[in-house]
Amino acid sequence: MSFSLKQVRYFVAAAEAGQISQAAIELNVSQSAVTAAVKQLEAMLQVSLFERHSNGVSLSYDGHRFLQHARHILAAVNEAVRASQSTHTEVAGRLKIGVTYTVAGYFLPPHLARFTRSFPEVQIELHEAPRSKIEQGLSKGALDLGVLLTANLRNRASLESLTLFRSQRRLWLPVEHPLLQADSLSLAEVAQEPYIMLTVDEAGQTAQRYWRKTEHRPRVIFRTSSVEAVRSMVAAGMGITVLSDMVYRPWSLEGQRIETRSLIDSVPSMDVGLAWKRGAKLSPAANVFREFMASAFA
Amino acid sequence: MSFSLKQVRYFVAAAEAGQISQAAIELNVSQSAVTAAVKQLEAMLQVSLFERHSNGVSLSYDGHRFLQHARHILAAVNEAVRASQSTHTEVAGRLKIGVTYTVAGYFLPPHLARFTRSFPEVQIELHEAPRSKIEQGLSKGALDLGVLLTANLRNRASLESLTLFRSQRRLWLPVEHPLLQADSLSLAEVAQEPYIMLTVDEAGQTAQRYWRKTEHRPRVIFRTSSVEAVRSMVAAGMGITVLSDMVYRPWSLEGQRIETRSLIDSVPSMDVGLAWKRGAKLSPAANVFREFMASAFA
DNA sequence: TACTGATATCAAAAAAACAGATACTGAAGG
DNA sequence: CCTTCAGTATCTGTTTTTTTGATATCAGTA
Repeated sequence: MSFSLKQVRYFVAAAEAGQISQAAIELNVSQSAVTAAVKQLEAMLQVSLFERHSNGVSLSYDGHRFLQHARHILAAVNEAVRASQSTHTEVAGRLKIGVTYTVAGYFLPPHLARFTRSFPEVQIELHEAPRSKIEQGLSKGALDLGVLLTANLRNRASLESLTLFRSQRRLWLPVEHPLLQADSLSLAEVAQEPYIMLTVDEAGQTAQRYWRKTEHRPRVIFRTSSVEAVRSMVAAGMGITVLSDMVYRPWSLEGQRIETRSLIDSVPSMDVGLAWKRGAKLSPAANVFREFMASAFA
Repeated sequence: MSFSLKQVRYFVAAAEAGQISQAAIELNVSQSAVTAAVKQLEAMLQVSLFERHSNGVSLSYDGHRFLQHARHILAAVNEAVRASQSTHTEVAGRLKIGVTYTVAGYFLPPHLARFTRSFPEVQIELHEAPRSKIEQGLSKGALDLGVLLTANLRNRASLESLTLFRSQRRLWLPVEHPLLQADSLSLAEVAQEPYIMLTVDEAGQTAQRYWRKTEHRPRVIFRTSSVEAVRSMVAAGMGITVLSDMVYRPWSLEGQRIETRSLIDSVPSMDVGLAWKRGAKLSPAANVFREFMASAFA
């Protein structure tokens, strides 16, 4: 027929632990149970989810793809349980939300879908716009809430914000890059290499900010507003970059792997969060959205 | 621990069949297996999902809410299987989609979330706008695709469209309404009753169109652009209305039930679908979105 | 009151999952 | 080349869960 939730849970645990035996310990079951569950999943999907090594397992390409879906399945289950427990006082109303490009593409849609499922009576209007426009909209009352990179907020005097989650910025490298051997990496070393600069959503300005704190400058060989382009170029070995985990995917479009490494310099994280007009009395719908998002990242 | 997929499947089947024994037949298992699964679910969620009658079961309020989540879980599972089977040639690019109000609120978000999960490299820009603006945007090339009510399309000369799904328009009534007793219902009878008219997204014009075909006119006592307002007023017994199943929810905000009945008159269905510029060469991203949506409604 | 068509319950049978022991594998080190 | 180590794979008996089929129960209805 199809797989079971247990198999999905075991698979996710194994993927996260990187070792079947370790996952089994965390799950309080025997190693053979986890092995069997993964094998059943693989048999049913007719793909191989892991590459087996002598010191553990690592996700295959198909495994990586399935992991995304697996997490989604478990999130849907959690949401179903949560919604059943809580005695919903239904909230209705219209909600105008401004989002920036990155947020709209890499962050919001799954949460939005869960939200509308939990609060079907809230009508959401989504507006994609640059940060500055969203700040304007919030100040003028044209928007109820903004979902954006809270670190970039300018008009803090008239806007309140709540950071939901921080996504580390890391170095992205192609496989076989010499820097992968290094024990620790700093911006000084990155500055030696050709650099791909992402420009969308003020990524460029943000990058400037942390490079300025050093005496180094990146050797930018290409500027693009496309995350996919960055990924492809890094994978192809044209250069390296520093971007947040949120937009990271381990494989380029061409199926080439991209590696990441943390930097020892203090590179700020990418902070995604909500913003609204300071002192404004939020509508019930806006409030419930804020709480919904906050609880998702508690 | 938590429930199993099997329990969810059995529950959904029972909810759809309206009878546990019928669901069991469709599932090729015994009736007691379905009964047991549902009971386990109820025990775990600590809510009662069905109201048991002598001639079957009907969803309770909690059951209705859980059904939404249950469908989502199963959709996530299907999507995971589908994605694992198909050898994804990854598609990237930017995709500008125009949506109308109703579509944005009641239709698109879950599909969008699934799509971005399957095609993480496609950057979607969502623009909510009235139908006319979307048609303009498509014609001018400012938008790649529109998701809207295809029956309302004006500029058919320069736009192509694909209807994804049709949602029946039915009569909405409060519980205990006298018309609920009738064997069959027609607009003639509806015309006798106070009528709540929804105006958003050209719902008003559409309604006019099918009323005009009769010699009757609705006795409109209230016009509103808010679906929730319609629902509350119908539930409260202020009037009745004719709206599509897509926006139907069996419970008003206050927890009062709303009933539906089909009409014998030929009331057109609400057709949700895609539109794009006639003859335009769609980008790979747009093509894949179109196929993704089409396959979801195959 | 008996009948019909549904759900609930129960015990036995079947199926599935599990633990624990063992075999296997590849990398590292002498 | 052999051994060790740290992991995964496989096998078997046991336990747990699920399913079945028979039966009890219940609510309408003639």
